[in-house]
Amino acid sequence: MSPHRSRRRIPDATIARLPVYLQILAEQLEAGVENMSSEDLANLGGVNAAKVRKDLSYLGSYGTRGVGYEVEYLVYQIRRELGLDHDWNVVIIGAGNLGQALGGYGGFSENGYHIAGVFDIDESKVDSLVGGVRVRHLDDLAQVVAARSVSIGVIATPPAAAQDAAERLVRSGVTSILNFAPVMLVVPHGVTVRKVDLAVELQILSYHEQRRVAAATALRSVQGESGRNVSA
Amino acid sequence: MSPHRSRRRIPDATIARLPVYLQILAEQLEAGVENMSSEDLANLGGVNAAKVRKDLSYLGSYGTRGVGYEVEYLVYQIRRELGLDHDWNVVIIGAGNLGQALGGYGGFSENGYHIAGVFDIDESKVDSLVGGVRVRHLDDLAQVVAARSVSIGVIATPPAAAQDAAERLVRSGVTSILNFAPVMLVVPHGVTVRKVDLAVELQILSYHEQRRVAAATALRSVQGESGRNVSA
DNA sequence: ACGACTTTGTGAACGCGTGCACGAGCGATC
DNA sequence: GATCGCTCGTGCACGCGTTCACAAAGTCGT
Repeated sequence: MSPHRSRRRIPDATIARLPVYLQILAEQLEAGVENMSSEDLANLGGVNAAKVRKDLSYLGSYGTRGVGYEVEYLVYQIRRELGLDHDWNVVIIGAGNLGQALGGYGGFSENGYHIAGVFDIDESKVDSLVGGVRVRHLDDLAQVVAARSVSIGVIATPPAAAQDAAERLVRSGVTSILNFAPVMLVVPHGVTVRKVDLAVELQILSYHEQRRVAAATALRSVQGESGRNVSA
Repeated sequence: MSPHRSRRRIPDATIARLPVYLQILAEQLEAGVENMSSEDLANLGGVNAAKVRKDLSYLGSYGTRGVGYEVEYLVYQIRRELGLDHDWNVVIIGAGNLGQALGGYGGFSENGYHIAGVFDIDESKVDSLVGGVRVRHLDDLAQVVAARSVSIGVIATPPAAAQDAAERLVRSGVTSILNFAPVMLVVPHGVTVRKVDLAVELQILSYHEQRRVAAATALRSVQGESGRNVSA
């Protein structure tokens, strides 16, 4: 049997942190650091050391007690677990502002992601260049996905077009979607969707901001009220 | 006392869902829908109906039993809770690919967010136009933040410049930061940071993708192994 | 070779968020 | 105005993830 393949189911929360660890480890490796303890990693990653150890333990016992983790080997293991030991072809749907920014984003290829195509339904955008890639018509999607075995699609369309884009991706055989449009996509079981919504992020921030203001005015106002507990 | 101000501490998970509900409710309001049940909202939002009710109950009892929630009133309440009852000025640091896309992003102003300035440290980018806003030098940041009482900053710089950008924002008085750079920002207590990392999202997707492939090959291979439970 | 020190890996307790189940309340209907 | 049906609000149990605490296991110095 293969020596170490998904020994247990790794929690989603851990999966979400592995890329962060990887980023830090790769940086340190570049800087010539050979070993790191879980506490070093925790400090740089802004998390608890025990959490780091537990997270890494899901990959297997790759640390050395009394020493820490060998940076290079750990980088290798995390990359393997995340599927970064080979390249991925990615298609981008939507050649608007965001699509163009994504196309021109350099750090894309850094981890082995290649832009296999940028697509738009707007004829006027077809054939224009985005990040060195010629924009193709959305109708060509299936062909490109099949030809270059694309498995990840990025939706950077206006909200109204997102569901259609998702359906085209799924029909073409794409099983992982990164959705930047502020809509809930409906996809068949077995397709993974992650949503990144700028509006949501801003609104979460302004909630906290508004809360700070409210707390400040509460303090400034008459102190007649009973002691409300204002957490920092 | 003020009738309904932060009755309890609202869980972060709930806060993260409120913008989604708001989005859906605003859409339905536009479409002329006057009342919605928690189940309607749950279906459109892709969540559990009980969760919707519990989330909304943190805002107060704004539903009517037997009927549901009045869309317009609920929109008003959520917007108030999220601090969207007044406008927010936002600064963007970094006029590269992403900064430009954000500057040109229309849906920004939709919820009352105004771009008070785009800043860059690169002289060659200063004075260029991004989304109708003239790019200013980063040294002018403090002045703009003070003059227009900016409280939210967006970091769209290269990783190496992000920490410096954060420190300048904090020194200028900004207390909420949306960070697109793939680095952990170190900020003083009391400053809220949210990180959006494209690389992390892609890696989470490729993890699941890789897992699917592994499961498929496992099935295809010799069945000598004991029945491993492959969750769909 | 041995003891002191360091750091991992993990069992166990805790806390938070999710989902169920049901009582409470409101509108509609007769 | 009483009954019926629908939907909210919420107490409660469950499960997942975080954190603590500690034994196991390795290194380093003498």
